[in-house]
Amino acid sequence: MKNPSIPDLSEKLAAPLQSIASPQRIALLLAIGKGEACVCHLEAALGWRQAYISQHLMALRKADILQDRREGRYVYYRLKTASYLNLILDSAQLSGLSAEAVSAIINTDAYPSCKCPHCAPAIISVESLKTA
Amino acid sequence: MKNPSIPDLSEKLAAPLQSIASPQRIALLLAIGKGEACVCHLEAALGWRQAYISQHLMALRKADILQDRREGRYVYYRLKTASYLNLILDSAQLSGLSAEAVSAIINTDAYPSCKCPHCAPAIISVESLKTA
DNA sequence: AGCACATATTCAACTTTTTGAATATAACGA
DNA sequence: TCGTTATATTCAAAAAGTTGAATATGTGCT
Repeated sequence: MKNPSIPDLSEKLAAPLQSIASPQRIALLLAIGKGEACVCHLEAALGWRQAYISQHLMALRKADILQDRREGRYVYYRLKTASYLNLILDSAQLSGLSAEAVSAIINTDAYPSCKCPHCAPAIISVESLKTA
Repeated sequence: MKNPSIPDLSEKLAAPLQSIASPQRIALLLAIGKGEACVCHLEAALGWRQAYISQHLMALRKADILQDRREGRYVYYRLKTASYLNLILDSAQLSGLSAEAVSAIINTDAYPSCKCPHCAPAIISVESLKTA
């Protein structure tokens, strides 16, 4: 096709946007960020049910946005390309949020040790020590 | 709110993406581009029914993306900010399309004289002259 | 005023997406 | 092998978005 029409092009152009255009998917992408995260970490970070998270992760995997890697019982997810984060940062500007505010919340650790209660139960809060 | 949670932020971040994440909306944004376009022009450019176009334009107006200006019987639409085009260009990259291919199709005229049959019926094709 | 054209709106049918509940699979340890 | 933990999948109900048909409004012309 030498001269694709606008409707032709738009079809392809919309695909990436449609894949991530939902608060849930964006939340997942931010929580995973430039690093890697297991499902249990996402569970703690977002406060959602496990099955719910898995469903959205599955959708993002099918859209070829996420990549998964199994390590023992845990499955770690990461972005195939960080470009999607740029899309989100662009969107931040349009929603009146500063890129900084968003950047601050993006997970940046390459291999974060998961901090959710299940992954790292050894961490004891200062509060609990005081009462002891 | 000092420390907005990821789900809180995501809600706002998703809004601009959701507003434009459909082939139809993208097509309209490309056809309007950095310039201005009347509905009849869009009708000719995209080959859709008038009512259908108006519906999508209405949605984009409600999402605060488009601005309209009446001039006689015609209504001209333009983007409130060109930033949405950047979002589309970013998306182009992710869908494997070159930014150039997309740029080439974006309307850039500040005030294009609409070329659709209704707006500029005075233009006579070379073909029709030959047979005369 | 009456007609013609440009655009907008409403409403219902249809389609897609999202969400919740239940259940399945996979890996590890006892 | 059995129980437990981590994650995935399936299915149906609910919600949201899309589309088409009909109709309304607004403007200029005669």
